[in-house]
Amino acid sequence: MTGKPSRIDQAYTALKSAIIEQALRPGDKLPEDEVGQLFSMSRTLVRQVFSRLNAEGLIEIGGKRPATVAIPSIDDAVAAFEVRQALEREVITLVIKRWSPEHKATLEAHLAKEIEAAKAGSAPMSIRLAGEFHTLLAEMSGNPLLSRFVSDVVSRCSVVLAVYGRPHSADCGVHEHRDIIDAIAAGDATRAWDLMRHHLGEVEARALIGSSEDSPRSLADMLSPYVEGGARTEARPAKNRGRPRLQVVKENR
Amino acid sequence: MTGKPSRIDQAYTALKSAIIEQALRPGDKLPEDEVGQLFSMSRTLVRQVFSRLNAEGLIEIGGKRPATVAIPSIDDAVAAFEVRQALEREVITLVIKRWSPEHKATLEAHLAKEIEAAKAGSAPMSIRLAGEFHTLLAEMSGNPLLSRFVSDVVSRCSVVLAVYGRPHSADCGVHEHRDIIDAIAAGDATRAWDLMRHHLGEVEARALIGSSEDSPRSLADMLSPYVEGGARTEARPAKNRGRPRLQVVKENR
DNA sequence: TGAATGATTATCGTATACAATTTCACGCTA
DNA sequence: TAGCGTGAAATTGTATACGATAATCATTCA
Repeated sequence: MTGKPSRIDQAYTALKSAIIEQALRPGDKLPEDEVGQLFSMSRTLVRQVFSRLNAEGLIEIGGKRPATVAIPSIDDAVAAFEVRQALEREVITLVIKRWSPEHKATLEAHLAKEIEAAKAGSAPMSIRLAGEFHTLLAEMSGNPLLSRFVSDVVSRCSVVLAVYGRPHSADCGVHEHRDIIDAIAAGDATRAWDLMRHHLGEVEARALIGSSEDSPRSLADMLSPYVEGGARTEARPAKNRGRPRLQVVKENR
Repeated sequence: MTGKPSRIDQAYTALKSAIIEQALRPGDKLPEDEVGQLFSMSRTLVRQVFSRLNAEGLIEIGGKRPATVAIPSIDDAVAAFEVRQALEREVITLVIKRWSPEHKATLEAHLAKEIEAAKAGSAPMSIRLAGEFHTLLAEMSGNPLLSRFVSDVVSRCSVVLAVYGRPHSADCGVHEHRDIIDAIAAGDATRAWDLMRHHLGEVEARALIGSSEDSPRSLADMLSPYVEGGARTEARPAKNRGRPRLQVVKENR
């Protein structure tokens, strides 16, 4: 449909996916030249990618130290869910207004994928699809700006869950998505709002202390599923081969 | 308060102000190296500035042609006001929740400035202050993300007015701002919502056909009030001196 | 042995260089 | 005179170079 995604778009999408699916964890370092070599591009382009990711709150840059996957504060978390609620309320209003059978079919198809992923027990896939349900709904609002904002805030919420959330339990949100679709299809805005509020409340409630200890892994390993054609580990200069280059830094702020 | 705004921040603020105050008009070209010389920075930095402005919908970049001040479509305009309404509704809810006398004082002071600017008949100042009223309110929500989104969408609406709006009539929104403050101070959320909806409806309604013909002006002239210490026209290479470098392009899309 | 310190490396911020593309004026032709 | 090649100038896209700063590590001294 859309002609050709630029290399920048590819790298952006890959990194965003990796962060949202928690292949990259909050605090992980992202050195510009290493990322550049992984995606076969110069630091100039990497910087543009980082700039976009930073604008969406997915990574933190600046301060002359390596970019890191964002570690949102509790306040950031609350703020994100607050805004999300306001935006998704508007989404529901607009989607009901322009509701059509195709919309229902699209959502049903997506829901089926969610159920399948839950059955298969694929946590990364489930996390991704759970977020995509909301962005999909937002696209149906017919308002591109609203869609962008929702996509932005959903990403932020994903990172929040990565920091504070419990491990994603498989079927947690699927039934709620089911009910939301039904309420929208019935044109019952009030009920859909309530369901959405409750749903987001549930998701937010999962933001409790979550501890996780990890052994350092190499950036190339973590990103390899996201780099087109697998990670270009061979392209890396030999001097760093085999040495773990990423340190998981957890700071409280 | 905040230490030192970087050169990038300065250029960003200057260009944003120039666009919002309509010193730069939709369709105006912004060549990277010319802007860079005006602000004494390299294209690398200019690009970062442009990237931010583009993300906020103030300019359009890409396509290997010079960046231009954005010309939002009618659909864009409707979308912006739709989102704005949803966001500002949430703002009012939150501001009422955390209302304090200092907030009232701050808003009153701002309102006084608006009235003064209206009296003085300074259109650029009035336009700017009218927008700032809403961003100021958003900051009082205590939600930085919401504040950012509001600031973003308010900027978009400003450009919409520049394209489709009639010339800014001086005291148009001031009284409405007055009423909104009062409703919030009284803790009457419903009334404040209604007033805000009506107010934004009024602003949106001003988006009618607006025609304007201009003689081309030089970019340096238009930006000189926004460049620190005045425009550096002397620093420009001689070969282009005196020739108008900017063309106002109005395209329908 | 542990901590302070200096050298070395890693990494980023900014400027510049070069290639690719578009724009635009000019002259040519029908 | 209108339309259309054509080539120079302008402008952006991308890569690279260089300096500055922070992190890291080895060494030395108490």
